Amino acid sequence: MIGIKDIAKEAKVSPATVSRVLRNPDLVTEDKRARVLEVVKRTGYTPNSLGVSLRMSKTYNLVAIIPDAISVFNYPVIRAIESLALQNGYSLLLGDTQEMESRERSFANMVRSRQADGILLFCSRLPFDIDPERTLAEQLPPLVNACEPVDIDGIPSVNIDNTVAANDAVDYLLSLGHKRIGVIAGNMTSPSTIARLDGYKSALKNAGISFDEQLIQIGDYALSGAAEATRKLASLTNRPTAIFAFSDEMAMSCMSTLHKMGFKIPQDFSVLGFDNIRYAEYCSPSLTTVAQPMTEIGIACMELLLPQLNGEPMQPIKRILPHQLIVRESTGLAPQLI
Amino acid sequence: MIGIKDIAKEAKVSPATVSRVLRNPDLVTEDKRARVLEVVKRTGYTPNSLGVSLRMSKTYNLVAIIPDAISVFNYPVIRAIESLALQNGYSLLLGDTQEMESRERSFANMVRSRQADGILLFCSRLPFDIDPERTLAEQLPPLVNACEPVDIDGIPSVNIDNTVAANDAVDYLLSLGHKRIGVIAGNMTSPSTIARLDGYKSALKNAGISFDEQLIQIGDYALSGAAEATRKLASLTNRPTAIFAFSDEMAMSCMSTLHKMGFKIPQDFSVLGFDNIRYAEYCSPSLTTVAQPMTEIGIACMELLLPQLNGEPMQPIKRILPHQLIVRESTGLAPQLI
DNA sequence: GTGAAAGCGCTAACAC
DNA sequence: GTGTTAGCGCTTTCAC
Repeated sequence: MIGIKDIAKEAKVSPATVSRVLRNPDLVTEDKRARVLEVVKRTGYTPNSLGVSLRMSKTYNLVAIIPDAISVFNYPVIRAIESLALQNGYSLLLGDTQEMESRERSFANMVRSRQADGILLFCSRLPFDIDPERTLAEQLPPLVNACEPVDIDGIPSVNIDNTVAANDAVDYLLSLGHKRIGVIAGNMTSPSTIARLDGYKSALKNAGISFDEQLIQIGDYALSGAAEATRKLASLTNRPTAIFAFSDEMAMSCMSTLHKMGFKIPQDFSVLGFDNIRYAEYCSPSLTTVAQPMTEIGIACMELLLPQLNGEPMQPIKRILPHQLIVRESTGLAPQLI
Repeated sequence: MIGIKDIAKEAKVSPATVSRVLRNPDLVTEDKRARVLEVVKRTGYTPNSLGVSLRMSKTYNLVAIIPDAISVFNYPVIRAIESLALQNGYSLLLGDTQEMESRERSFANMVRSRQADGILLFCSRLPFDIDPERTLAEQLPPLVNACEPVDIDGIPSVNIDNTVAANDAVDYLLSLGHKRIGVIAGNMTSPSTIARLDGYKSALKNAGISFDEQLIQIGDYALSGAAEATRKLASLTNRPTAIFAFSDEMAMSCMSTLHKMGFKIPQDFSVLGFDNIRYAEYCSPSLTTVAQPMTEIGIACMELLLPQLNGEPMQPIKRILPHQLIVRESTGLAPQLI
């Protein structure tokens, strides 16, 4: 493998000069710079980033820790993050944890083992042991939490207000005349699920409708789980006229299951999702859903992370971004009003 | 940041001994080993991987170069690769190229700049300039090409036979009595699209049906492109009775568009996809599709890559894995036979 | 069995 | 403006 010394020898300068040509060209005289550049180009030399990183004690790598790395939901967020990372000279590594805490920690450990400089956290667990005696800022590496709120305060984070968002969604269903509204929840350990459930309950309360435990089913953010949950809801003796699924994927699975059971959407059931993934527009009927501002979330993440990467201490900033209800064809008036 | 010297001092041994305890514990006497281990545990020391990599000139990182990193299609392949990588001590980095050649090359360059040891290539371009005078093996880093066949021979690769797969799919539609079969193709520069189109043509030819250019529409692997293509196909005066989309995503978009136009599936149109993504089972109607053996593809990739990582020269091995036609509800007898 | 020392490739402080 | 030198953190000969 060709190194800086080879270039130096070939261009008849010192390694230091080669380094300068590549990093601070202004410090070098025209002729030497040209000579070095010529050799670099001819040989295709690329600095060994291990040497650079070791010397600079900076890797210019970031790691995104994601429960389900390659999910449709995260894609636009990740894309925005990566684009900004690149602009600032960082590369983004994706760490798929498959929901395993051990994997969350092993990716988080990349910072400690100097393979990455900072972390974007999409899980609800903080993959570090924290010492309550000391401040978070001194214990944690550059870090930002997004989408799935972490259960510890003081971590910089970017989210929508899941409670208000769910409240809005349910309000909309209520406005269509629905009185019994089923829920296909995610998994009950997830803070966003809990927040959305709170929003659901508060909307019902405001409307003077009593809460019915039977109408809450766990779909676990899985296609199969949502199908099962749908069957249960649709089989209730006093069945709901609307179903609010806590993800678009689950909503799609719900619609498909209802179709198979012979129901029409939105005539028999209104279905409302969450996330506004790109399929939402292309399923049939197209899906009414709560949109999260993915790109903005990604941008905000980097806005909170970059200062930390530049050495500023972690700030307990919570950025709440606006959600939006996107009304499409999967929701309609309650059957009794048609 | 705590280093090997700190551990050494604390445990009253030399850095060399600490290193031995961590890598070749057998070379160290019981008592020193215990002492070192205790300190390591207490301090939470993790070796700086930059130092290790620099010294060993090996990073234990692999990079997967993917046109659309976070697509539903690639997920199971990536997951299998990552799992095997991990078992062999490697980490997998995902590089999303967003179809840009410059990004393909910049990720490929991670090997040259010693940020990664090998490449898994999911694009159809080889992101290296090759010198025809010399062998591929001496010019290329450890590398394997998958899913989207690269246009240069001699690269180890893993694929299904796209031509035969498309042929089988069309044969199945023909067996249902369809005589006019529309195609929503990917993008025409992609080798897999071309191969699938070949399969389509050969199946028609064998059935004695003449090829009609009008029935081929480009969907470009995009949801919107597929919707547009569907509208064109369904508006033809002599319209097809079946549509073969070259990806499940496009097939889903196609079905949704047909629904919106008032058509029934499979009564008016049969729709057949490609990939067998997890939604295929959950859309309505559930989607008939060509399954690629994702996990097996991932495994085969690592089987071809690991020997190269261990220093063996690149072999021009082409692994062709079996595809499978999965019949579900979106295909049925041609309308004239119902 | 263990420690001292060299060196992986690079950059930056320092001297000239 | 440029070269010399030290050192980032680690592993591995080479002596002992």
